[in-house]
Amino acid sequence: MVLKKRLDFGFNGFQVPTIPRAPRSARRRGPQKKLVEDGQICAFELLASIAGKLLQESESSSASSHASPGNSQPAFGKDVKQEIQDEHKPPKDECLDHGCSEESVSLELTSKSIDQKCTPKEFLHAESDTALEHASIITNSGSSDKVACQTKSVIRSSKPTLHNYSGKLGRGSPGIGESSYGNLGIPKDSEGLETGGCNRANTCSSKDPMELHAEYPATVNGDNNDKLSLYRDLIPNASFSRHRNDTELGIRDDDENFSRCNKLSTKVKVFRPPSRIGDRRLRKLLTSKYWKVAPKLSECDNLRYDGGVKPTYHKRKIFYNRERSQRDTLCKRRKMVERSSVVTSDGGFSGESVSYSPEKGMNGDKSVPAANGVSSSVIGPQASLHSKESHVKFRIKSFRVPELFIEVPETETVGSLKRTVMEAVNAILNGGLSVGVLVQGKKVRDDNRTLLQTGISCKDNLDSLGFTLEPSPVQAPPSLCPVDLPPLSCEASVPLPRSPSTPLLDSGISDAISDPPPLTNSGSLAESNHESVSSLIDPLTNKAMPECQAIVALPDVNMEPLAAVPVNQKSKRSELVQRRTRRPFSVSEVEALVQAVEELGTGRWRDVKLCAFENADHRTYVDLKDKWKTLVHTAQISPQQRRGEPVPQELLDRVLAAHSYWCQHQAKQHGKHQVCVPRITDTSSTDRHGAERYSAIV
DNA sequence: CTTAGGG
DNA sequence: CCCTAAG
Repeated sequence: MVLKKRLDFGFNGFQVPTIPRAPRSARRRGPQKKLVEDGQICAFELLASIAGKLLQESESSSASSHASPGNSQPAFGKDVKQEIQDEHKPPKDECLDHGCSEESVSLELTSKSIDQKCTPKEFLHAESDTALEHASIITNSGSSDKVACQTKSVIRSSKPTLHNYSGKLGRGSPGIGESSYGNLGIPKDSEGLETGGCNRANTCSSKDPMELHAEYPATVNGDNNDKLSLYRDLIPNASFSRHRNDTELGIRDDDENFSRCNKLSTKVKVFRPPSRIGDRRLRKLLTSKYWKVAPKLSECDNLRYDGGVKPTYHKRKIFYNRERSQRDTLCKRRKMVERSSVVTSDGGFSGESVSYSPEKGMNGDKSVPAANGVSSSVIGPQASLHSKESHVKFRIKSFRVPELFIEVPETETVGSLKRTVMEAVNAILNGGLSVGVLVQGKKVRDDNRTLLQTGISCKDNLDSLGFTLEPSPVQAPPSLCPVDLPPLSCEASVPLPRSPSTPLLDSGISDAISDPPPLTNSGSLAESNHESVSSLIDPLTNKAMPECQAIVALPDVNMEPLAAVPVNQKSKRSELVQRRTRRPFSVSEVEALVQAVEELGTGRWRDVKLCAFENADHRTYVDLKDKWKTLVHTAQISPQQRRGEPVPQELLDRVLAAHSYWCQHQAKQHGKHQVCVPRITDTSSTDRHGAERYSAIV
């Protein structure tokens, strides 16, 4: 129920990633979402204070139904504040760089209460007994009843967290942590818990997991619901998950590898039933709660395991869906991206998939099937500790390498191409990447803000949570052009051979990557700089969360008010979904398109797609339609005005012929069989082949 | 989901 | 290419 409102804290000022984003002018895609930006608000204090208030309010409001305010709210507020400060102290940068952040990131926000149904007592009981289980169970509904309990638990967990944090950082001001606890009135036992659970032990343990993750980016969660995963500690699990993950990764990693995708298509399909719409939706609403990575994953997993499920899609619709889905999978970005996630940033890379473990609404049943419990691996005993607190668990399966535009002479050798690509990749990786966090598609900049404040809570936002890798501002690899922009440049020198271009590029990249450096697309990017990134996520869950920021689980909502402050929702929503990579039509494609249109006419793009581009997953019928549109336009302008790879005049003539013909005929009406002979009327000059064809056809 | 158009 | 309004 909780609606997210905008969490805009800061201002617009977030810096756009170095990579120049596509022109498209900031699409207004974003309108729907409000940006979350952070500004750097110096006045934490202010925030804190406000936060406190907000929290309270939100809580009450968030309670969807009613407000059961009061309670310990105040405490929360304080807590938050303190936390903020804590976080603050340590420069975020450091954290990221060193990887501290990673740990911290993986907060387990177990949310608030197990569920409303549960009585506090039960809850506690459960906690002790089934701590493990609890982890999985997260409920948003902040039931007022439980508040007390929750709070308590929260506190405990938090404490450890704090300790860790401070410990690591060394800066944490002890005082703060304590005070917070004090406020909360944490029981002593908490200490025991904390110690045991989170701190050191956790840290250590966490590392392992991290490593694992690094290797197997995909990680974990597969189980989702079942939650075997609860026992995260169990190694077996880990391995298990990895397995899956790997597979997944393969699939989803590249947008570019269509071929691969195709092969996998069956699986893929399964994965994303939603089809295009889904796609779009995703993009649009990364945020929307609908978008749950976890579920998808789970789905996938299930399917796979089941093995049996082979989707046979006969209907064309499905067909498309499949296509879409593939695309989605691939892109993500984009995304996902998507993302997912979602998620994409201008800057560029989107964390491929993020899984969140938090389950909302589950009432204690972990068994719940599809639910969301993606992050199986996540929880563990520790969870028990934290149970009440809200920890946000998420796992980043992999990061995609940012899109690169590479321009090289055709005469370039493959080897040099590889090198170039490699350099580009290395430059990016080594140049310093920073991790960006996207919430609802909006980049969240304020590093000091707590997750909660940012709106990342177990409750809702996880759906829309995304991570991105952004190039650090400094470097700009020479050869590469980041993302879209410069395609224009290509004009001058013939860039990539058209047909092969794409493939070439792809292959090149992969090679390059695999080649020299350890880097691998498969999410393993982690190494070098990224490790931190990758580690970020998953591991934490596993062990103790090193830095759990104990935040009271408040509904995201709470934060919103804060957000309200400065920014206009209009700001550039920049990130969100990444635009698809530009893939200029090759002459052969144009030819195929022309051919198809000549036969089918305009207005039947889906059929055109099917007939001529069935295997080109990256060409949607909309793309074809658009291409036709541009072809017509191109044909009508002087050659000098044309840009890009020149299209043979002959084809253009056919385009005009077909265009005029079908326009007159309004061909679309019925399907295929239109017999009329085509006399291409106008386009006098154009006739030539066109006419012939028409007659021939049908 | 498809089309058709505008951006 | 993206986004949307309309079927």
